Amino acid sequence: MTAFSYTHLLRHIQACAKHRTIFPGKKLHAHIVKSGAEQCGAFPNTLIDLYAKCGLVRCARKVFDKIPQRDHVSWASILSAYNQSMLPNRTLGLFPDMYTVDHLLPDEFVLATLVKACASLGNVRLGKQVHGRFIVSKFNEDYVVKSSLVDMYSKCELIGDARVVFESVLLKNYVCWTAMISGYARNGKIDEATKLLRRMPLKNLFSWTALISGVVQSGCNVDAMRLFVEMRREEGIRIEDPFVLSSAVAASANLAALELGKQVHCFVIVLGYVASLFVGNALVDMYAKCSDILAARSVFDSIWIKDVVSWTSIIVGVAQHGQAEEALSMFDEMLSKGLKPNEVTFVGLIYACSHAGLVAKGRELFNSMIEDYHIMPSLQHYTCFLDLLSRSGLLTDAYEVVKTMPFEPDEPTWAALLSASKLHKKTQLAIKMANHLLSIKPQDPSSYILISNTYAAAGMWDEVSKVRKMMATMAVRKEPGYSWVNLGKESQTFYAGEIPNHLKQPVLMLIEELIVEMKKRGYVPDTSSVLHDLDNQEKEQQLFQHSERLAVAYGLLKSISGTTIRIVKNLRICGDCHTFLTLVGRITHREIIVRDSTRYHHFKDGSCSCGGFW
DNA sequence: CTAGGGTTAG
Repeated sequence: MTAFSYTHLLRHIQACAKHRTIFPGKKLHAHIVKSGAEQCGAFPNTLIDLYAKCGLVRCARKVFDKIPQRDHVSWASILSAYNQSMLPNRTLGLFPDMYTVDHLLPDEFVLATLVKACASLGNVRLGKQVHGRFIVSKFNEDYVVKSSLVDMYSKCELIGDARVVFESVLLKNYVCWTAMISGYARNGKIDEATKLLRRMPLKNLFSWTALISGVVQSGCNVDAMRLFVEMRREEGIRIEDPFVLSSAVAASANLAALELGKQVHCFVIVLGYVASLFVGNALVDMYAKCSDILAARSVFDSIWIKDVVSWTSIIVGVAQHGQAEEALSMFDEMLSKGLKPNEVTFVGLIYACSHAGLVAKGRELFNSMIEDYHIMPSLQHYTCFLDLLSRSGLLTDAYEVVKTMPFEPDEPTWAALLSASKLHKKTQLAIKMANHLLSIKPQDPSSYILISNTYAAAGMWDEVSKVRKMMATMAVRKEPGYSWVNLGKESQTFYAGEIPNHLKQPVLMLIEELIVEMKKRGYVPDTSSVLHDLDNQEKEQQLFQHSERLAVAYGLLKSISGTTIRIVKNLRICGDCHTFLTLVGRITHREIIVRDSTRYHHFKDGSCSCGGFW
């Protein structure tokens, strides 16, 4: 083999790896084997890289195993191949052979690869060991390893350690800055992240994307949108890839802000990224969360090659809109396309069954998840499953599951069981659940209302006043409940018990009128049992404390007859408000859509799509 | 051959 053809072939393989195309690469490999040059020069290591980049890690390993004299590059290539194939366990498992079999110590390339593996596993213990080896090695000022350490520590929520490493880098490049900014943002330290970005000498799209996506992941969606706007105005920042757009769409989704989401969608079209899978998936979710399920369907249909996330997004969207049967048939369709559901898919499916009262189907899915797909159910899966059983009145079964499941039940678990016990008038069981809920110190004030109502229904007034005293002495509520109403482009926010002055008169008058109409139809507010020793005026005052009531009244005043009122709420909607909104829907013949912190409620023709209570 | 940014539940 001539020198020319060696270099030529090598370049060719490198090009294939760069473009992740295996077809010519494999032919080149066969050619090299045939000419007996398999172990010549950089061929084996380059081939490992090619197979790794094409997702054929087993082929990479075969090449690796055949090398008679493996060097540092061979090791770095195979270890990074496992990282690229999302098998960080294999990376760490194979590494000891580097010394025990080949008598080689890790170089800076191998160290960086190991740190990355620890980061994706969230294994700080091992990560610190690698850090120790790095410090005593002769590469201990390597900035690439340091960047990976910054990322590792921040992924393990040791943001202080990340900062120490970050500060120790003498010449920080933008990768290092980005790792640190992303770490702060994902750990909820938005101010620190923003401060760091402003201090960064050469901001680019990567650093902005890291900041914005981290802020979205911390749940601060308004801040994220502000930063997105600021980035667009920032000089020299051009959106050259769709990464930041999927975060912007996700932020609009989390805000359930349809108009905002549509604007971002337009922006996506203008920039030419409609074909991006990540953006498409985010758009499906955004339209579903904004309760425009038809738009969600149409974006979903337009995705050329759909993945699990696309299917899960539309299935969860459809399910949350009360169309359980449709969600289940889409699941079958997904399976027929050869796609494997993940843990999120099952959460959506079991919720769908729960709302539609499909107990047998829900059980079947829960078991199939474990047996056919080897997905270990999380606490959330158990909560969905318990919700399914208890809503259908199988409370004893549900309680059995709670006792046998491998998790400590949390607040939502007991709250779900308590609501169901109340619904099915199992007072004794309800009291038991209320005690459990009290014993884990609920953070959510609505739990106290639920507990208090349970005792009230059983006539246990001593217990009621005890709970009320606990409520009164409880530390300041972190955040008051609030709702906002969307009427086309207009939106108005209402904090519980706080009405903007110019709206006070008309809104309160309308609520009073509605309550009079409801009482004629036998409406007894749930809250009045909590407040049994208050006078009537105080009870009435309590009725105006609910932000969704204020929002719906405002919506009724503003909207033309027959139009849909969309309300978004930051807390779970309580049983009494549920009854209230059902009746408002019936009296006014409007469709009211409420999204609370967990699900949708479509109030139409006197019933709710969510399947009943809450 | 090594390091940083994206979507779905809660």
